[in-house]
Amino acid sequence: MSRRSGILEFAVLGLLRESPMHGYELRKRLNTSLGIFRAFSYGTLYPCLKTLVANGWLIEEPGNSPADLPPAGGRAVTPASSLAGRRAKIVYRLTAEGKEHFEELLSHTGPDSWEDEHFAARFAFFGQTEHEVRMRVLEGRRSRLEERLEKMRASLARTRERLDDYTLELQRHGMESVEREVRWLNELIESERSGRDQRRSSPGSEAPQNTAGETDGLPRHRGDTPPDPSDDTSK
Amino acid sequence: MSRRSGILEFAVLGLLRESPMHGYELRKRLNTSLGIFRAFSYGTLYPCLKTLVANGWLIEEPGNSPADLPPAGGRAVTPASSLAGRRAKIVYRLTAEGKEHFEELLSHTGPDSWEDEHFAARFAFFGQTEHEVRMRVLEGRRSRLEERLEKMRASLARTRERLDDYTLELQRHGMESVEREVRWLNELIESERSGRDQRRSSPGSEAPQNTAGETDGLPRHRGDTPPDPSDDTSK
DNA sequence: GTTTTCATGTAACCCGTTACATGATTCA
DNA sequence: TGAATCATGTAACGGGTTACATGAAAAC
Repeated sequence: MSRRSGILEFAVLGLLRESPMHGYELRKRLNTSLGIFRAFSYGTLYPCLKTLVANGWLIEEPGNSPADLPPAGGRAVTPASSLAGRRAKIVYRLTAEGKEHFEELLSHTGPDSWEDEHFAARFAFFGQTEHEVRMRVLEGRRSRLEERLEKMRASLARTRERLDDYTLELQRHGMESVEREVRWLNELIESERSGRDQRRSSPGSEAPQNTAGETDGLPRHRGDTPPDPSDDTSK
Repeated sequence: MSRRSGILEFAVLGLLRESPMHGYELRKRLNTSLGIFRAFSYGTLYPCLKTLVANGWLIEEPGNSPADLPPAGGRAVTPASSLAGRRAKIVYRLTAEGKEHFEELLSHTGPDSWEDEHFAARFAFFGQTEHEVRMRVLEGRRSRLEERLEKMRASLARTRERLDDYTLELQRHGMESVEREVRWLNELIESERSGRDQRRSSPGSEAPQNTAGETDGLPRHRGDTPPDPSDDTSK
């Protein structure tokens, strides 16, 4: 019922669709796995999870060790699950209704879907999205950006000369960034057009994860980073 | 006293430093003139102006017609200005204290200054900023981005193969964007290094506006948009 | 056995938007 | 004289963060 922000809700449902997780891990995935996603804080995530549960889209299950998603064949560890009264880690799992709701969100598009963060979120789950919807989103995004470019060009033309060199440079760089994204979208749209018919025409198929690996129509930039010896220099 | 968000406060002071304005116009400038600035709503702007006044950084003056910053020679229309008790447009002007406060903000740098929006705001006022500070900000921003790149690379290396093609593509594009900004910063820093000594070594000089026109060390990309026949295809 | 890291939660606050209310000025 | 735009405001809400409180598991 309560219409929690969309973006977080959407991402959570999407991630949980792939596999059940507890909040802590969910948050990490939110920050890294997905492309652009800003770091949501626990103060946002946990309450959100609660309302999703309240809506019947998730259920909380007792989970024990972090990496306890049975590695195939391995029966869910549920160690006697005798931890009756004890508070343990909570693993969130998508319910049938949750899944259904997510499908709905996936297929629905509106002006919101073209906005920066919203778009990134949508794109991140394109793997589960139907071809038609992908097209709508990509094209919507593109025209959104083109509008923006118009405004920038106009404002630039209007104010040129009266402006500081730095301000000008900032605007120039901003415009170029947008132009670059438009080109990116063009490529995507193009390859979406040719490589059509991929995955998910009808929203009933299972097996969400291993859709990767297939050759689909994506632009194919060099998908491998050059050697790059430097690794976990990060904390 | 109240530490209103920084960014809006900063931008307002900066814009008003160039010339007095009323709120309505201020907002437009915020949206367009500055590079990246998101559109603040009146609901944000006016209250903010109020507190800036309360802090003694601005004063409200009665202003009459919008374009009434007497264009030299042209008498301000001030139609009889008999509007004694009547509520008229309010023009905000920077006080001496306000100016001082802004200088202070300009010269202060902290981890905040490297964040996306904050950085854009700082950059937009580089024209009034001392060389040293500009360097700090540019370099701070750069290392901020490099950190981010590290994390992205790490996460990419960690999760590759387990990921959807689309998710991967999103990450790739995200990383490229960041890399691109780093290159931009490199250019800026470079030209900042060579073309040093420009404007504002001592914070007392007046004449804020017509600093433009001078040739400073900026990279000089083609400042004019290429022909580009396709124009207002939007709308 | 103590420190780290994992893990869950909550209350107070902050920044900003939306939607609304109001009025003055411009222009057809 | 009526519509559009300029111009100023405010109350209600929304979505998110920070800082805090708590505790279990792992690492040393």
